Amino acid sequence: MKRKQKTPEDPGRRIISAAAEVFAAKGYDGARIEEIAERAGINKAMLYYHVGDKARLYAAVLVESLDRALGLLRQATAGRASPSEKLQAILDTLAEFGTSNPEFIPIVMREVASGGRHLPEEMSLRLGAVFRIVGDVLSEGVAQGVFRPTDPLLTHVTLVGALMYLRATDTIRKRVAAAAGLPAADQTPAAIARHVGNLFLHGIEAAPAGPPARRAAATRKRTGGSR
Amino acid sequence: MKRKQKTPEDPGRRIISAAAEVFAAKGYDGARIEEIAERAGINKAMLYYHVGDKARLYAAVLVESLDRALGLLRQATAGRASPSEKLQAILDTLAEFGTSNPEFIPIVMREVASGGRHLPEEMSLRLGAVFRIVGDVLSEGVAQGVFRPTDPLLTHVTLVGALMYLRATDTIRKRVAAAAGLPAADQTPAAIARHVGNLFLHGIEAAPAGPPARRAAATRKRTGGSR
DNA sequence: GTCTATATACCGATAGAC
DNA sequence: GTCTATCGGTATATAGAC
Repeated sequence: MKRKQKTPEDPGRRIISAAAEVFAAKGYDGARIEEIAERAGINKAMLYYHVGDKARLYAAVLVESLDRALGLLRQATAGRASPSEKLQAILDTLAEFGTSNPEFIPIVMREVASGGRHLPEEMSLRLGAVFRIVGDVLSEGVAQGVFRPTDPLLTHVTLVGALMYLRATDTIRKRVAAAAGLPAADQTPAAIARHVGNLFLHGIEAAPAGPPARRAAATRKRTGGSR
Repeated sequence: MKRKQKTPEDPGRRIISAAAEVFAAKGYDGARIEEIAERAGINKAMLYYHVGDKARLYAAVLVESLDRALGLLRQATAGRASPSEKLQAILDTLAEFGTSNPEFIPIVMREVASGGRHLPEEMSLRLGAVFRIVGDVLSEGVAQGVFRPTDPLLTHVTLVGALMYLRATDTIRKRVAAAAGLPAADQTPAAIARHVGNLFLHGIEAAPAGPPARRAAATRKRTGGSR
């Protein structure tokens, strides 16, 4: 399916969008400029005319994606009251963003794997901003006594990393499960976000015997996926 | 530190080892055969003589790494008694393995990001074996009533993913922290494994102070796993 | 088994006509 | 602004001398 059609959208956006797809699928080195141009429905030379380098194009993709995610994260935490709710909202938002922007997580994962080889300077501040959002929720929870004190930076990375990893392994999980004869759960983004939230909020250890607290995770029932 | 010296080690191992380093740093497409050969201290043509393709070389790296990790994981769970201890042992082992084999995690992360693009068939069974180790510990814990029941495959991926992601972001974490004026914790592998284990076992929520059970639990559950 | 030299192909980037 | 043609560099892989 080649959408060579002249959509009225401006070339800049189409290029960024096409580049994101290809960079996500093939990585920086594996991505070919020509394929990006084709997917954007323009000529290769035109791509160089609009954006400069391959490096600049890649940087533009990163910045554009993260800025959108950042906006959604701010929005998600703004409306909620308790730190727990905010944390879950962050996970929901991230899972949803990763689904409607399938190129985002693979690009981030590759960047992490390479130790930030192609990461432009301007990204550090944005990543710091993401951390501040999550970090604020964590320290707010600790201040209110509802969260145990942990290293906020590590916890933030653990939480976000777990979620992204979980979504990124979607394809591989099914393949491995099929080959090894395991039951492969077909998980929606919302279900994955709930899984991570549940796991990290309450832990996996059973509550010490006393008032038996039955959690939602035990009963895997789909009760109206809100949002 | 270039070890161009003629170590008596057989060429096959040196090639695999050098290839792992370069694949980890540059990815499959970014890795150049010549650089691998140089690092192995041999000629480029000799590399093709010993191993065949670039693809075959990559597959050999994956299989060799995962087999070693698999052996260590089996060993780690064999000696422990309780499921919680086994789980922590798995995390410790993985963190340690990721440190003494710095190429392992980046390669896995890139593979995950690409949806297993270069993943050879033989890997699926091995990944299934890894899951079985972790999955067995989880279901054992559930059977004993010390773990809450969760989806074992998702929980396994969450656990392993969080740990690997945490280790993989080591470089980036410091960079972002420096640029954004955040405190950058310089974490040892053991500390990271403990952080994940702690978070994962007990959750982030503070233990309810006393008797008041905040969650209204209706059903009384049979405690003490049968059998 | 080891190396030099080379075939072949591709990719990023630009020149220049329109 | 848009395209064709092409340059220059480099990658994988092999042929073939030693």
